Amino acid sequence: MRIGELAERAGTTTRTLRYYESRGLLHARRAENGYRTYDEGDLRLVQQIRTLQDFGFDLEETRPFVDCLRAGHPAGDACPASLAVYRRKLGELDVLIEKLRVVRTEVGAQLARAELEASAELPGGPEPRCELGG
Amino acid sequence: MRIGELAERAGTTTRTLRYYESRGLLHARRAENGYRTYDEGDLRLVQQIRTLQDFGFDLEETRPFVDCLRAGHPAGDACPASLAVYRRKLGELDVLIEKLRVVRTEVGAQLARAELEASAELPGGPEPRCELGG
DNA sequence: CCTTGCCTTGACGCCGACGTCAGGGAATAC
DNA sequence: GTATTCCCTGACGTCGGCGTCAAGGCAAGG
Repeated sequence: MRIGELAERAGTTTRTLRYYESRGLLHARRAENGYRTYDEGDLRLVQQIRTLQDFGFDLEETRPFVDCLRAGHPAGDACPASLAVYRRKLGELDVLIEKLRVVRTEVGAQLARAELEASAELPGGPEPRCELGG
Repeated sequence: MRIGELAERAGTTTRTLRYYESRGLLHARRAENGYRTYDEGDLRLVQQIRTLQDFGFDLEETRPFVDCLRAGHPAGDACPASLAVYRRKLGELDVLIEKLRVVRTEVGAQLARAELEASAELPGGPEPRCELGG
């Protein structure tokens, strides 16, 4: 199949596939007229990349999975290097999620405090005056 | 104080302060020689921006807080517009955290499955052969 | 022959928050 | 005078993952 069909079947664009090729993730055979030619294996490869991208993996992190598929393994995560990426990603996710949870707590606390102070001033407290001349 | 001192006291760089000014978040008076001049209020303002940035707010989201401070309020979150940003951010954080939790679960499941399959093949199963000619 | 639709390469644009360099002025110490 | 250390403006570079446009080649239908 040609690049347009591969893009459509993989749910992406030709630009993206050429970009993958420029990054060395996808290798295309060429027809006599210079057109890129792909097979079903390439489709699975692109689908693997897309799945990982949806998980938040960046392109470099998908490389071990791609190499694994091209080595003939039926799944991209059948190789140790891929498992290592999984594990590293899990660690990063845990750190990130925990960090966001802390931020969420802090922002929530700030909101609660600010709402309290606002309600305490409205009922008749001293109104905040503009101190800086305009 | 001049820009270098403000940068140091705020824990940032002069480039960053000039960038804030270019975005309209920071307004500097000018000395006779053209140097930017700041006061303690500007320091609090920059500190407010930095705090929010640490929370993951982008610059535009800090604008209501900055405006609030410049309006004379003792805190950047003493204005309704700031509270609205807090609330919107909380919602975004909840969505993002949940999304990451789902991803974490899925990646964890993929890892577990891949590890299982790997251990099932090692003890003597059929070795995966390279199907694609190299 | 002409149009349409696919394909090719090359190259600039985008976003956010700055980093970094170029080229020069200003204030202070010696 | 000169060396140092601030300061100024302007402008290009960075990172990732493409989008988008330019200019043209190739194949099929009418």
